Amino acid sequence: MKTTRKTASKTAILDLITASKVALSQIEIQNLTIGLCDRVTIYRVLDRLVNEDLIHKIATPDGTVKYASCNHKHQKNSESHNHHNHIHFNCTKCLAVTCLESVVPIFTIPENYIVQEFNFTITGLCPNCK
Amino acid sequence: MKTTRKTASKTAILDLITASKVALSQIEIQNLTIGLCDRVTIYRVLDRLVNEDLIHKIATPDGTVKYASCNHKHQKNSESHNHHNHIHFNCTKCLAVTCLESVVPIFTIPENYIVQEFNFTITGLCPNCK
DNA sequence: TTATTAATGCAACTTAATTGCATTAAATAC
DNA sequence: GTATTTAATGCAATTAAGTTGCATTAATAA
Repeated sequence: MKTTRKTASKTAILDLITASKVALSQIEIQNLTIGLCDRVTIYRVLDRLVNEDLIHKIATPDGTVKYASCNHKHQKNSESHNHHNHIHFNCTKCLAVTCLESVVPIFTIPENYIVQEFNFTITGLCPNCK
Repeated sequence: MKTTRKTASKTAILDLITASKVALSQIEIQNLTIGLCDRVTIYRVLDRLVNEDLIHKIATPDGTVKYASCNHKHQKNSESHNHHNHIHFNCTKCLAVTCLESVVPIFTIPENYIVQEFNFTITGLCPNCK
């Protein structure tokens, strides 16, 4: 099993995503970390962070890929976890993607399907832009 | 106001998407319509079909863009409409994206947001692949 | 049947993401 | 602290996805 190492790029990118209130794309991260590392490294660090479940990947309805931390406390244990099953809001004006943490959608799917995770994105205008 | 014309490419692509049980990507459509028209025309026809609300665009969680018909009858009027507000299922094995027409998610969002549409994708294993 | 202009084909271009490989530097063992 | 292992990086090149400009074609209305 491959081990994973703590590097300057990884730490900086994770910190950036964690601190951000909105989901960030690779290019946005690149522009916010000029001089830190190569373009390709950002892609690779993002892949690693997703694999380690420290961040997650969100695709907006137009196909743009963004990354967010979405760190919520679970009820059962106090451990901070990254869980994917909540709604994201995609503002059509400012293009920001944010988590709607408190919104829990209710739905039932046919029993012959196996759910691994879900990705719900609502498109519209955020409070700042409406 | 621009008028829209009925062309061979448009008809064939719409028919293909309508007949398909799964959502199709541009490249899949290209491979299914060899000799029909140019690569670029497919992009342009898809844009037009989306604008005319005859098909809609779905982004899978990994950022792949697909197109589907999802034609359901509305209760109020018998007119066949393309409505976007239902759940899609994305199988991680066969990669097929299908509509879960009967599943209507229930959720409430904070009132200071304006909802334009939503895009819900559930990832997992479809009945064929589980 | 002609006139208008939407739609197309083709080439070129932009943008996003991936791959190979030599080099660098974390983590571990000594 | 030093040596060893190999994950991580930088750089160049490549692949893939989507867009744009423009001349030509053909769908629609006059």
